[in-house]
Amino acid sequence: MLDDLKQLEGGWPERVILMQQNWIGKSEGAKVRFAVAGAAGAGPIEIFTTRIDTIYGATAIILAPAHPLVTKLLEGSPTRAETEPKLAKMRQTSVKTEDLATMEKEGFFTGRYAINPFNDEKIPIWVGNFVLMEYGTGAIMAVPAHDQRDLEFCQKYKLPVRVVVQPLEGELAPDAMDTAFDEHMQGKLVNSGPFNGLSPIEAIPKMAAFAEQKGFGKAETIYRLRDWGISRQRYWGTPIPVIYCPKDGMVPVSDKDLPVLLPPNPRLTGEGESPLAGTPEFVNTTCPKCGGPARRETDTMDTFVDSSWYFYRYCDPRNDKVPYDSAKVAYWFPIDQYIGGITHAILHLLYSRFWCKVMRDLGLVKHDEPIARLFTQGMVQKGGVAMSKSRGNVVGAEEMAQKYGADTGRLYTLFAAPPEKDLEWSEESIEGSWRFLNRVYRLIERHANAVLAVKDGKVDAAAASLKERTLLRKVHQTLRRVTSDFETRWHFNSAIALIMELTNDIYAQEPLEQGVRPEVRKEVLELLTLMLAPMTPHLAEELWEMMGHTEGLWKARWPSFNQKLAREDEVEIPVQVNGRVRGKVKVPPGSTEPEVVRVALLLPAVAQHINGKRVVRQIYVPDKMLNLVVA
RNA sequence: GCCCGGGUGGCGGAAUGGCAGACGCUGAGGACUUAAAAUCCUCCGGGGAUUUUUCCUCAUGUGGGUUCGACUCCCACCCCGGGCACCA
Repeated sequence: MLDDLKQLEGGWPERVILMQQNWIGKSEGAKVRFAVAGAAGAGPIEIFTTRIDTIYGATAIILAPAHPLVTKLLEGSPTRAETEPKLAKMRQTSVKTEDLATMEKEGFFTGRYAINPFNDEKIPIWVGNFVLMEYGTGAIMAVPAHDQRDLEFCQKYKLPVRVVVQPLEGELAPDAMDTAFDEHMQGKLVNSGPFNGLSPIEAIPKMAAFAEQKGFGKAETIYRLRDWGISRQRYWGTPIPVIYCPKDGMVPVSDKDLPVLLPPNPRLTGEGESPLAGTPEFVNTTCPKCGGPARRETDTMDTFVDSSWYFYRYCDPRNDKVPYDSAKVAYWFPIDQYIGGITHAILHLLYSRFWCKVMRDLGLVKHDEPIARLFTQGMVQKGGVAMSKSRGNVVGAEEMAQKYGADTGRLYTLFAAPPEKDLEWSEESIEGSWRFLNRVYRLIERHANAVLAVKDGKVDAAAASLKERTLLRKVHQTLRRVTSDFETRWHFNSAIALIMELTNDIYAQEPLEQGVRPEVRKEVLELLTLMLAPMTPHLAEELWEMMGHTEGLWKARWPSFNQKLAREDEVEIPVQVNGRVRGKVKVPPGSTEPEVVRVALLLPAVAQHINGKRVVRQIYVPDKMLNLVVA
């Protein structure tokens, strides 16, 4: 899963890839076994370290309170009487993950010693609250000179500090350290027997190999990622198709009896075991093997199981034989574009990737990754609280639909922020979207009859009046830019801004009855409606019908813009002198540099700023910009 | 501590090295109305000059750099948000 993240680069947001990388948490290091001195039956203790090169500097072994060896070590220990209560307290204190980082380091000496296999040194075995049973082996070697946490712990409990890596410049004083020296890229090993003089980078593989050769350790890679326990004590979930028989043990439900369905009338008490356990007609069954009485598994699967592969079914939703036809999935997959909240960055999207690997290994799918491109859209917030499935609607959708209609809500969410950004809901701003849609409605309502009367929709552009040309140009320019905002950039907010601008421009040309033929009005208003349709489908459908269409707009294709009509008669080019705008000239598009310069020099403001100085350079970006550099 | 984002008017935001502030919200003034709602029109970053017109100047977190030209690219710093976190 880690390696295949590379396949997602470019298609997935970088931060999601990084979050998954961190979550998987690959860590390369070594495991080393320390024998326990004198205690029969206890040990050895296996520790995990990424810095085996510092092992000569280990001055203690520290175990997690939950480590299984702790109890054994304490048995018959001289200090048992005082340490056992401490252990009990440590095990009892439930530590919140958030507090871990700031929590005071606590520990106690077990009274036992371990033998460092590298130098046969006897070092004390401690128990420390900062060592986690869930990570690595639940036991560490404390190297105070080269690990900040170990340094703090050892200084607190007066354990010795021994420097085993000296920096290339300066020398560390073990008794006066307040910051551990943990740079592994630089330094030379000291006090490390045969490994003296090596750099940590050289020493790490050598010392791991040495440990393996001597049989007390080896290089190993561990992961932070934990097992996924998929069972839940819930009703809503997929039943786990397993039967427990007193004679045959755990037996899978036979294929012909799949799927196992949830009982329709569960007793939901909110107490005790899974709701299914309280439903005898579900629980009691017969063993598929021996036919004798047996019980069903009553836990259900985590809903993440379903969300990890539901999308395959979309390729073949009516298949009643198998979940999907492989050929269909092979055709459609991987998913070209997946859209979801950033909240799914690790759980759902990691499980889905995992599930895909399992299916691939079972031969059920052919691809390595289920989702080629991922877009994480922002969340709607109100007062900093995100609107989501788990938190609920912070904005009343019903209420809003009642007041403004669903289309206004859609338009507003798209308009107020770019799609990848979180959006702070504003009751005031939504009014603007509502007003805009009303403006569009009134406009089309006003011209509906004229448009309806148009028989032949063909627009004769050559015969267009000035007013008509202005309108046609604007609408095709808008269409060109909206198309690009939709297709290549997903900038719905700026696309809407363009459509608003177009609407404003059409209003500015009112009354259209004067000088704008009905077929031109039809063209302009239909394109306006088509552009709005993806965002306000209900309204657009109604407007479409008002303009005489009997077939639904949803069947219409996205229009293509007319290059010729979109072209400007003249372009306004800012004229800069030394990079500052001093005037503007209007020229036909495609004018040559000398032509533009000639007109530009006629501008009084430009002439004034040149003021006798020599133009040493001129930069002309066709139809965009002219910059005259004077010295 | 490590790793990512992001800082533009009163607010949401626009500007893919080429006129900073499009579009919208808020606010102010006006038209229509007996009145209100709705609608329509005008203005709306700071400072300065100016009689209207208009012009100059500063301004995209701060300071440098690259460039004819920087919100945009590069370097350093500050602040905010997010992810992971005694991970050995």
